[in-house]
Amino acid sequence: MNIRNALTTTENPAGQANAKTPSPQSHLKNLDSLATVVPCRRGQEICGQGRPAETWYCVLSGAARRYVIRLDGRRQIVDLLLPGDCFGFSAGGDYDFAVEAVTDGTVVAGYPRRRAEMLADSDPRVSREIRQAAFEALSRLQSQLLIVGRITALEKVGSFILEMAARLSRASSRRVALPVSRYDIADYLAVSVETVSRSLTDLKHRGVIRMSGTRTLEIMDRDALEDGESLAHLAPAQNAGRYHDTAQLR
Amino acid sequence: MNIRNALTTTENPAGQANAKTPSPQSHLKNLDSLATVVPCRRGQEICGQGRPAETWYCVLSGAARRYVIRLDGRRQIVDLLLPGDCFGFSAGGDYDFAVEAVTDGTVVAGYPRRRAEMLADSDPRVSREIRQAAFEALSRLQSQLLIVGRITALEKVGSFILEMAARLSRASSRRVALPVSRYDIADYLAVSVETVSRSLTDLKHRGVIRMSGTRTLEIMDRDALEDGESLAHLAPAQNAGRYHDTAQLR
DNA sequence: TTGCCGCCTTGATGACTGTCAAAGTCACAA
DNA sequence: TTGTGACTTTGACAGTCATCAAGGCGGCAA
Repeated sequence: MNIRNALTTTENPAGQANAKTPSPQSHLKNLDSLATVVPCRRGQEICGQGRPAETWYCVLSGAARRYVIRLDGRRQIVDLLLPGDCFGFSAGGDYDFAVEAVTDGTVVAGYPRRRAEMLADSDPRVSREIRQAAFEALSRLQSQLLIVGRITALEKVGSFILEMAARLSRASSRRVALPVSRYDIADYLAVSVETVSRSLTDLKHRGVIRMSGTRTLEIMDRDALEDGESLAHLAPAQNAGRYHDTAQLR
Repeated sequence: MNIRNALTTTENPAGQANAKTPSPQSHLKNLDSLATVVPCRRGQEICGQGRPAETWYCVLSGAARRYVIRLDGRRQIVDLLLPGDCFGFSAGGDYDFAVEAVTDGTVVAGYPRRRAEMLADSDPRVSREIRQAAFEALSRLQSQLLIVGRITALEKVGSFILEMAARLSRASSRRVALPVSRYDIADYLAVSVETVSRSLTDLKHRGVIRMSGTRTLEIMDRDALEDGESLAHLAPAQNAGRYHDTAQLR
């Protein structure tokens, strides 16, 4: 399969994720020559935790989840990968995470690290492209940290929806097709599935979102999702900023 | 001030962070020619959120915190920077975070991004060094996400201690000098200060750690901190892995 | 149609943690 | 010594969430 084709053919058998082809903004184009295109079935493992980090990847279509299994058996998803997102970067010699395809239509491009690095050495464009991809991964991770760091589950789910809305649709449409199950959302947000479900129900009852089926929703009140504070049942946080009296400066 | 001096002179007026000079493993050496060494006072801002991302930085000594202020006034620390750690990477044109020095002895090296990129274009060693620094930032962020994603505060605080122990001391000594206040820990873990304090007290009472002063502790029972499960008051999680029955695969 | 299997939702309950309040500790300066 | 300010700890209480337990829903195959 040609990599260009893989990109333009972006088409999602699961019928969920990216109907609109969120235009792989990253996709290491200057590395095309090294790319191996791999179509994946749902649940198929792409990277294994602990295995040597010999390949960098880029999602061409579909979706993938990067995750870690904790000692207690819990799974923590540490990145949701959509078309254009790169992964497989590791500071050490081995992957310290696993990655698997979420849906059947998922296609990724793999780039042998060694050869990619050599190419980067000789071609600044490649080098910059990889750097940019790493910076974007950094940015995604920071976003996730900010979401997971929120106080209530309602806020977490709310900001998750906004994040997905921003990443899935080029225009900020109100319609969002969640690419993942409640379980995945739960493990991404580090809360229980039940809580995710309840939060969604809650948002629905408040008229903040509207659902059509379990995976598609429409944002009715963006502001409510945005500040999160308006989602609080109670008072409007008169003590916000308390932490900083002493923490922020000095 | 010479950059080499800054590095070897690493000495901490606050007397906390890195008595043992955790050997800046990163530190963009091949970029020394561009470096501007900046000594900072505690609380001094190094990067401002929203300002153009024109400089990359590396901590030479002391410590810094990278953070974001939320709409509700809360602060979320999204990276703790110790000697050798680089920051200032941004996918967009502006910093989407702020960074400030934690202690008085903090010294950072600043590298003009534009010029650094040009140098990277012509020198693969520079390019690799920057890439490596970005990968390390990625790794730190993933670690933090895993810590923040834990269930109980006791586990969060426990793994925070382990993380600090690993990053502060070259050998895995049992002695840890926390470089930051309880407030900083709280904002790093996304819990309240009170909870951090209580967790620490709890760990102390259980004999897992021993404290000398408020900022220095000794790890007495590493295993207890490690699995975190043994910290649970109750049953040994017979239902661990529940999520994955359906979530992990298919 | 029936049954099965993922996945999603809802209830009940207790534990955990954020919040509010207040007091304790420490370093430093007057 | 006394005072101040930053930081830390402890207590009380209510709200949120993980957990345990059932059902519900929808697609697919027999």
